Amino acid sequence: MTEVTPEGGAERYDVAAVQEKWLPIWDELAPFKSGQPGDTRPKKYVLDMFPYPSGDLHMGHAEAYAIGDIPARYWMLKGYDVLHPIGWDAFGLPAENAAIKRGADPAAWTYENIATQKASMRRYACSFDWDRVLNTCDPEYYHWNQWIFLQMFERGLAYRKPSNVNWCPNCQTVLANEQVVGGLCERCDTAVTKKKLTQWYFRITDYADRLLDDMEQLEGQWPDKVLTMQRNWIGRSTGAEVNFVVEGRDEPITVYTTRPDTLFGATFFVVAADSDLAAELAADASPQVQEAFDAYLEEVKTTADIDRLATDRPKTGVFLNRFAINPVNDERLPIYAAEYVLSDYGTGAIMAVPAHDQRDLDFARAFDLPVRVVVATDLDDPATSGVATPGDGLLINSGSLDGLNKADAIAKIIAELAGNGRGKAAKNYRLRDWLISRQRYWGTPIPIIHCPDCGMVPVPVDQLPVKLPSSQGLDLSPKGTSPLGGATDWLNVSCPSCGKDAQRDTDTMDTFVDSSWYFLRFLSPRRDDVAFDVEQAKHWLPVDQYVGGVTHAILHLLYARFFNKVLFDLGLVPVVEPFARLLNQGMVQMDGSAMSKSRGNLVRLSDELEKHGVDAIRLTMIFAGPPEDDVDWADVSPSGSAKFLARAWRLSGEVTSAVGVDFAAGDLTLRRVTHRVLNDVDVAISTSRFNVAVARTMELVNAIRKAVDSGCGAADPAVREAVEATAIMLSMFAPYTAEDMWERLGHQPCVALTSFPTVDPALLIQDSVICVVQISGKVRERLEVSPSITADELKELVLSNEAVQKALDGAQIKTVIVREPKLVNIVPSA
RNA sequence: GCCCGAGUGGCGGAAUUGGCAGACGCAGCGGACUUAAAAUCCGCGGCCGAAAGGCGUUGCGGGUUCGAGUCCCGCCUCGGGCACCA
Repeated sequence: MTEVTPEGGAERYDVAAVQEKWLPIWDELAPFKSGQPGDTRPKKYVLDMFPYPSGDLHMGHAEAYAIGDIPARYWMLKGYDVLHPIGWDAFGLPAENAAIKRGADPAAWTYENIATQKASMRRYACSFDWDRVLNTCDPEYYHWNQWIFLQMFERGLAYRKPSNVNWCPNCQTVLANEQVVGGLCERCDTAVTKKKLTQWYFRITDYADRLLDDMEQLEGQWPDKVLTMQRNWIGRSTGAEVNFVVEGRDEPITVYTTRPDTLFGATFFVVAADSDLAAELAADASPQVQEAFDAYLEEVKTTADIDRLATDRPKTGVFLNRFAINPVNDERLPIYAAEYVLSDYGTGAIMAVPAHDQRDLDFARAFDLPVRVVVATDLDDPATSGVATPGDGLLINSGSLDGLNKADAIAKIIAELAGNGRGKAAKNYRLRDWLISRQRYWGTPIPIIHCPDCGMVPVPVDQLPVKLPSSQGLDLSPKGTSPLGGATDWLNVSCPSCGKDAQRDTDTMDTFVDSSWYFLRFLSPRRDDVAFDVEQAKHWLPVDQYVGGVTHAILHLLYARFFNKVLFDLGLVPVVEPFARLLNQGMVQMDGSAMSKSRGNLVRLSDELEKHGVDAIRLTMIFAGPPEDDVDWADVSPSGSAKFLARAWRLSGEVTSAVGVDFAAGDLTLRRVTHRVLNDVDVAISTSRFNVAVARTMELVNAIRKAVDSGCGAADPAVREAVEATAIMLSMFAPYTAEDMWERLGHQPCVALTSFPTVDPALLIQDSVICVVQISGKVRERLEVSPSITADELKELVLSNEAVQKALDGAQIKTVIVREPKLVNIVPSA
């Protein structure tokens, strides 16, 4: 594997041979088993977001897993028992689509891809504990999806309701709010429409406050961006609910408002056009109103969501010829139905205050409704300017509120409304309950049986898992109802409660259910009696470092946090937040844009690995920049990485001192570099500045080359110390090279199981430092001084320096700033 | 429209609390070795200058400071998130 050139020059580093050599040895040694009995080391749990088996691994995987491997290997070197698992997020539409397109069995297609990815993943040499692998499409896994579902069902956290849901006409299935991106289906970019359907939901809104408030714990540990996105998504607002009596209706209508202080400024009332309330109000009015309303509703319904997104859309609506009574002044407010009020936010009805809300003002101007200012500002009158004044000011035209500012008025009016039973303080959320049922085949069956007599009956837990029927003979093509409905033998069962003929629920769960708790299953993946071992959870949680793409900033991370809280309430997990630290790696691009076949800028990972080797690709990904930044493959140099690795590797063959030689006797200059680099790498890794860690390691390699060629020589113990340190540090980025170096240095495998060398603080202290002398902030001179020099000594030394005197040119000195030992700034008087 | 984040050489990027801007690498240029090339090793790399030396410089304009890539104010550009949420 090592060849010596004919002239006896530099050895050639045979990348392919080194990879082929170590792979079977590592398989044999299985160095990364975690949680072995009797292991007393402290724990760390490093988690990479698991892949979806869509084909072979791609460049994005290469970056993500190279990054995730660093903290795992770092903590191993630092003496921790590290849990670093991997598995496959294996349910989902692509398997089904492949089945429809090519007639493949979704299960066979999925397991084939998993086998391919698994083989690639092994070659990629991440420090995974291969004993813990799981696939979410295994019945042994989704069994526990069903179990958790039933726990939630029992507690009212899983429920079915009819609602206007997001519908993707292409995927022919419903979508959660989180899966609609800008009015388009997250998966296929088809414009999403609405459909009235009865669907399964998880009551995530029950946890809205905790999901929001517990983020305080994550401050500084998660990217701010992700925290902000989650906060916006939950969208908590505070205000009041106010009851309006409606003429000709027994029950008052409640509205939600964040501005109860502007109640005296309400001049009309609006209900969501697509709400039941609007339909009822129209029906109880005249036939003419009913007709106008029906026509309007039809128009609204045919407008796709994507068109409703335009903010400058003109306001439309229809007058219902009904009136609501303002509880604070008994004024009659005309009621309109309009699409700009949403049926699923608040109560689907609003009081309209056109002077202080732009949307209400736009509507008032379109329908020629009065505008009454109740908050005095120094801005133009909204009635004439067309610009609402939403800001603070003193209340006017508002009875008992006159003269108060916004905050005081809100407090006072809420107290008054609460006193006479006409309203109360209230909170509202943008977050909606999580729609989890899907009308597709390749997912977890919902463990519910529908009985004509007993209604919804949970499948008894001892009969779990409800296994998916074979896809053989099923029509998997999207048709708006679940393919499982066609599996007659599977579908028809007897009711667990009364024994009569009944049918299974035919929907399957959103695959985000699978990934919401996989980090728990990794703790005891082979247990067949529980979802996960509670004692193991106590030991391993929380996840110390979670690594994954920012694409999951809302969806997966919100859902997983929700699941964790539910399981916390069940007493099964010990922590409120599952992921203590989060790192979002960037994406891999080519020529400034995301790689894709259609763009023709796809770089195949397998080609790159073939050309440059695993280590060079990993190193390139890491060295390209900070882990959270995107990597443009056009800007980086895998061959440069390969060159560096070969340079480091060659050094391991040049060391002539023996294993165990006393480093203390080594060359001081090189030893100082070694220890400074070890120290810097340590700090850089623990602050996730992996690219800097690589740069420092390169500096060490350069220093060793110099020491061997023109310094202390290859036999000096300091050279062995430095090359060993290089191998150990490289094991985090380039495991094959590091392992081979380690062996050439005379050690047994595995370098990953050694420990990070201890930094000698004495070697971090220089025996002289360069002091910069500035005059008015400009560098004029550099002096070599002792690091322990005092301020007075330094000042005197500098001022008596000939070059400094010359530069000063006799100028009067105003002040001298001394920052010993590195800087002196002389300020001459002007 | 609202809310974040970022602008540093030809390129990717580095720079504790404000203290030598450009670490490390890529591409480029020059040299050594070689019959030659590859590989390897060494050096250069903002501008003027042969050199000594001088000048300039972190998107733009101001400010604070002995001193600003870093802090404050106002712009410009790019990227991301949200988008009728009452």
